[in-house]
Amino acid sequence: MLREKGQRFSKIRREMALVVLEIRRHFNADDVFRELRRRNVRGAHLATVYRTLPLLVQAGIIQPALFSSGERTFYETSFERPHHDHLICTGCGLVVEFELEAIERLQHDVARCHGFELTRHFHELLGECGSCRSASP
Amino acid sequence: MLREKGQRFSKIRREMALVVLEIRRHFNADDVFRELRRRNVRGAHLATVYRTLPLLVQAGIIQPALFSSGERTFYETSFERPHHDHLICTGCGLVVEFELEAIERLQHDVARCHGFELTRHFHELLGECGSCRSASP
DNA sequence: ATCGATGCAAAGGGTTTGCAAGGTT
DNA sequence: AACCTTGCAAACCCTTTGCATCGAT
Repeated sequence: MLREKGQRFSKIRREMALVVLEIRRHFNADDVFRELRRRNVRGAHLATVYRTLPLLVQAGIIQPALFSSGERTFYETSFERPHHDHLICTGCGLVVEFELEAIERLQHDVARCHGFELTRHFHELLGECGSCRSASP
Repeated sequence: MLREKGQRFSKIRREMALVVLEIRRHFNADDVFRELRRRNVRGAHLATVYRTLPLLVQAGIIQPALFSSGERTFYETSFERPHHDHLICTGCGLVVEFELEAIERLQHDVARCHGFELTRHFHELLGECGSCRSASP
């Protein structure tokens, strides 16, 4: 695999990379840990998962996500995926990804306005999805 | 004070409300706790602060903020303040508040597009401010 | 007098760390 | 062989909770 950003390449890291690349949803450390066990990666340890996740971020394979969802640190795959933000249903937890060029442009405008050079942004819209709205008046 | 949303009104709560209304910056539970001690509010306890913060949110006096900043739960005063989002310098931690009607409108458009009814949003722009940029090439 | 709020201490849960043992280069 | 990773367990930190007491209505 393509992840020599200065780190060594162990079996566990390989397995973790495979796992996160295959996960479609957003995940946290424990999700990865449980998936590793399910695959019988012998003795994969939760501490190792915690130690490796930041490396995968650095390598550009995953990125943090879903900040508004409270405590847990969530990630999503970033490798070969276009940029997007999230629309989250507060009723059922449904996550929809969206991307709007116009918003991106305005964000840069705002930053420039204040003398900032924009590097990242977190943008999450919370609301109620159609199904939840029709379910509860 | 104007905070009878169904809760009782104790001395500690009164003091806490005063503190958070006077704080200008973003703050966490411990900031409030230390400020209470500084003011010699006798024996104000950290557990009480943790218990009271959600009540102040419910009462519309404060609101959670700065989600991308990692672990700690931060708040800011919301009482009689217009809506705004944050532009944060990753170099020095400077926080600038901004508000752009156009972005707000686009957010609602996006939500509606996907059948969502928008209730809240988190929008944080991260970058480097002017001083930090000139300090480090 | 009743019911909720507080102090205290202890538990809780996710995350991090020190160290010895095992892998990678 | 040198150095990095891992497993393990213990430490950490912020936050929450149980319980007896104190305070508000």
